[in-house]
Amino acid sequence: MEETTELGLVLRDHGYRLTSPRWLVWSVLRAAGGHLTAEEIAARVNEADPTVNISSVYRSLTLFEDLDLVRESHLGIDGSARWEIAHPDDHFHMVCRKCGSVDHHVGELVGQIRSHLEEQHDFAAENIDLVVTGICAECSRGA
Amino acid sequence: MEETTELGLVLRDHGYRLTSPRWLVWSVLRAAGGHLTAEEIAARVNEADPTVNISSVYRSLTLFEDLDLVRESHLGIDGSARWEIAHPDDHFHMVCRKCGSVDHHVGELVGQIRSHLEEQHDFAAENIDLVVTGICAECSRGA
DNA sequence: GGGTTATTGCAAGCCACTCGCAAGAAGTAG
DNA sequence: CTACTTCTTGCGAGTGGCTTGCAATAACCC
Repeated sequence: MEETTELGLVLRDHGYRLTSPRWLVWSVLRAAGGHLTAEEIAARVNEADPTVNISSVYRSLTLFEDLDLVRESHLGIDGSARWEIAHPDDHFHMVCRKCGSVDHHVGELVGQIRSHLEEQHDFAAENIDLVVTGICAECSRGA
Repeated sequence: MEETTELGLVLRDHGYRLTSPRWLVWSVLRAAGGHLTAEEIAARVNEADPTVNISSVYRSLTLFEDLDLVRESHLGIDGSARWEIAHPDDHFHMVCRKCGSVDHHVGELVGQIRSHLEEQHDFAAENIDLVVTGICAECSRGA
């Protein structure tokens, strides 16, 4: 788990400290590999250390976002935000209305959108948040 | 403003009543032509009738959404939701990080995404929520 | 106009999230 | 290893957006 060390370095580089709540939040996100709510993160963090308060989870997430380590997205399922490790690759979310699953897909699509925006709309896109709601292949097969 | 009559018909058709709060919310949305927060809607509604409560605004919006008359979107600027008349056409939002403006653009792009998803991912997209954050042409010109 | 029932205003409540503060720990200097 | 500085934390209270229960009100149908 060398990424943990990397976390320490990034934090140190920016004058922040590597603390156990931060480390726990980070490893939970790494282990999950995608889109958790703050509440879910807090729950998993608390399995390892019940003394960690949810406000520290929120603070860690905000800090990580500032450092571009994680990304927040509103997946429209409910009001609450969801978090994931910031992939360098562009990707988008597919939310199934039936089973509620959230896939994130990496592919050329987001890149295509980006160039389209630049060329046709003169808009320098920094962040492309594509959330698609519908019925996933699994469910449409009549699961 | 014949759309107002249409509103009455749609409501009646589904067993709902055309009331003055509903009518006001609807006309505010029509006049604005895009992406208002509930608070903004309430403020404008209250210019016409100060007795209308914000909870009625919320109830109207939820009802309209059920009837596919309006659409809610989380534009990521802040936590709060924004509302607009439901256009039949596909469109997407461009949020400028600098000046905060929110444009909604109609075009082939969303349609292209839709077919891409269908063909390449076997995903029947019902709702495509594309929110692009970046710097708009205006601001990048150095306004 | 009268009756039925959807709808409203109000106020309280809820939920996700933030903040102030004093106690506690990370990293630093000695 | 100890002392010290300052960043962090846990806690509890607070905020903001939104929802809900309820009695009063007002649409619509006749």
